[in-house]
Amino acid sequence: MTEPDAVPDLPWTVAAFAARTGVPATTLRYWDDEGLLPAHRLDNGHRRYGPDDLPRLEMVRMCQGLGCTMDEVRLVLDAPDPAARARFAAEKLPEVLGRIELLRVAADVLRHVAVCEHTDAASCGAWMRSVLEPPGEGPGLRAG
Amino acid sequence: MTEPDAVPDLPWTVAAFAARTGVPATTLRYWDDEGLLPAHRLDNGHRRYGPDDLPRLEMVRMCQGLGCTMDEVRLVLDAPDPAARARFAAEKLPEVLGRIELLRVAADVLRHVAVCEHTDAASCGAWMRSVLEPPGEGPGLRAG
DNA sequence: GCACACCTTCGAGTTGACTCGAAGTCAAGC
DNA sequence: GCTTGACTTCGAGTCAACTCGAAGGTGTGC
Repeated sequence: MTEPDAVPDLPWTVAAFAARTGVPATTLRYWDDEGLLPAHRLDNGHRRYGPDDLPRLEMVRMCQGLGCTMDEVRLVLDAPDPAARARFAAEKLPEVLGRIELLRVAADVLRHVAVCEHTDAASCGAWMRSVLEPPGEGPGLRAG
Repeated sequence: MTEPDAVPDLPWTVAAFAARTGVPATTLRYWDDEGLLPAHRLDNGHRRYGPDDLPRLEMVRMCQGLGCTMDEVRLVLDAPDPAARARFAAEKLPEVLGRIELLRVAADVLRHVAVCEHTDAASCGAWMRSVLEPPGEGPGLRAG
């Protein structure tokens, strides 16, 4: 591919950008349609991407990693007023910190499961305990 | 609700268990059908749950929090041979540790976004940098 | 000037995880 | 015996986020 019709700051077609980023071209088109990662357009309507689009793509990926919906990603990246975005971020932060805590418990469980000899999970007190009573918190279950 | 027809170790109907755990009754039925959280059955076919089902439910929730598919949850909880489960856990662990790292970066970004005055994300170097170059790792983007 | 690769849009299909509705069963209370 | 309400199954519907296919436009090489 000789990158036909190269525009100075927009060197990549959708296929080239897909190859470069690992995001399928179909998905890039979808993200463009949904406003998640708007493409630049040539006169003929073809999409073009440039280096400036890379950080935004990485932000989209990160937000998805946070479990954000596409609406939330748009809110973070394009909130018309910064206050709304800041509010969203402030609300999301404790959730993310909670997720980190959950993942730490999960990592402990996985470390044990990787060496556990029990045939069924329920019979192994070691990993049940870590699930039910994460350190530094109350019991994992709402008591009835 | 007087918990009709109470069985010694299986005090809860699907509705009672739903109320107790916060998982909708429809979802409990679905999890039963899919083998994620098998219910005990009375002679009349009605589902019943007991205290022993709580840890497993909590495990299911945790696995879902890890982003596991239902197949993976089943694998963790019911792998016929412990070796397969241990292998899965060993493979999953680095992924979970990576997710923790990602979330830590995300938390930093959120902390900044919560106080950032920039109208659009791309113009704010502070949070772009943290996304693109998480500390202690290479650049967030695959270089072309 | 035509093949061919790549692009476009649009609508429909897929996947995973639910969620709902209909039709029927079961048991307690009057 | 009949109502009432909670239960059953089964099939279909929903939702987000893609993913695919068809029909047609564009542009470069021979």
